[in-house]
Amino acid sequence: MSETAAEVKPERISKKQMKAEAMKRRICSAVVACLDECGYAETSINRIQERAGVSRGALTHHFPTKQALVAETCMRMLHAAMRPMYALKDEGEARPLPADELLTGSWNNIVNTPEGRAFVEILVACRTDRALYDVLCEDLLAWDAESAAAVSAFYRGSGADEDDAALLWSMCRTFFRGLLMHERFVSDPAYLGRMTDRFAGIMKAHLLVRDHA
Amino acid sequence: MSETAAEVKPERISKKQMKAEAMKRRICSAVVACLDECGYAETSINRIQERAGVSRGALTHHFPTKQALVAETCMRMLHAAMRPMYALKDEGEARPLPADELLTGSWNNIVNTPEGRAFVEILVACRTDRALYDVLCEDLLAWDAESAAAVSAFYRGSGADEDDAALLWSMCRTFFRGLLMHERFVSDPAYLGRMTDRFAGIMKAHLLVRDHA
DNA sequence: ACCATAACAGACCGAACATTCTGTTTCTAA
DNA sequence: TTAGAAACAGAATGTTCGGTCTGTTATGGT
Repeated sequence: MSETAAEVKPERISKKQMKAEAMKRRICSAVVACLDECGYAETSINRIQERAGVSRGALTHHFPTKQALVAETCMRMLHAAMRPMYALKDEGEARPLPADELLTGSWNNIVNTPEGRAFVEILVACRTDRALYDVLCEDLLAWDAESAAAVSAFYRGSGADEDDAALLWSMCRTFFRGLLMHERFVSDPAYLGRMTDRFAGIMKAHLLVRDHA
Repeated sequence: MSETAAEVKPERISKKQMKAEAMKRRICSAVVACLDECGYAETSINRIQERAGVSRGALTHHFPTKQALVAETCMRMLHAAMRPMYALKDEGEARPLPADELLTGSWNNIVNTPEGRAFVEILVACRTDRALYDVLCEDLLAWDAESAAAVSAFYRGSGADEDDAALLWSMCRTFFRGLLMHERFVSDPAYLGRMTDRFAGIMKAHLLVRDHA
């Protein structure tokens, strides 16, 4: 009886939980900043602790290992990145953007951000860190599928396959990830804009807004 | 007089230089393998030394710092990756491949290889390692320009700009780099092939073989 | 009011890190 | 033939790493 009552009550957010959540957010923000600015190799626990301005005890209390810390940071980023899609879905029958606008918007507001760059650092680390990969793989695949489904709901591909839109969308995100690591090696910063514009222009002809008959 | 004579003589490859070069190649090969299999963060000098089967003294003698080791490894990879282009140029009037074949070939034979993956690890590290970036930036930009020029000689872009082919080629390599870090997160390995084929098919319509009138 | 526990603080630890160093062997130019 | 330098070999060094451990404070159920 008391159990079910406790489960039903949603206002059960104690001051303890608030503080813990605030601390976790603070730490994960520092992880994102460190990954973005220092890269995965130089993102040590000491650096994170210094950046977040918290004690070692606080860090290890909430995240027993470095891997758990990176994993939770990644999950929070994924969740934050999905929020615009949920909002889009909830808005109901708002007509989707043309693909080129979708792409330039994604690049500017999601990928080419501290979170986007931190996410790429984690992805690259996953390639060779089996343990981190095992922790994140399932959720990353689910996130991928969710993202693909959201796009498929509003767009269709120019190809024959039913899931061509999902394939094209996956290609777009792949391109953007590659673009992040190219960023430092363009002589002119405007060149990045030329690449995104050219890419978006090409993709516009293949990723088409679905007619809602 | 003796100086100029020494410069002219090309057969001046002493046994010492041979051994040194062999040792350097051996070490750099181990670096490539470590970067590919363990990632930049886990590529320590100890691991390289163990992998190459050489002593610590040999390593530090030829490469005083880790940075010098990674930099030289990178330069050797760049040089090796350019060799097919030189060969292409030397072959004279052989007609170039259609763009889609060029792309799938590049992916299978250059990018999706241990060297290609190691190169991406270095690129990602350069994003946040200023010292490594400073060492490699100039050569990487030159390599980029050389690569673009080689493609521009045989292909033209569908866009208005004169250097559209170079832009498209840069986009292709960007896509492939992004694809490398996506590799582990596709449920079906054949999906990677679908992505490269779809991408090559789209790009074929924009990266056109130049008519040699 | 009280005490079990979560939330924090910071010292501590062995391992691994990159680098420096002192020797020993091998080659080569004079 | 022989100094001298290059090519190794491997021990030593001080730092930083991730993780553990022992305390102290704040919170909340009873």
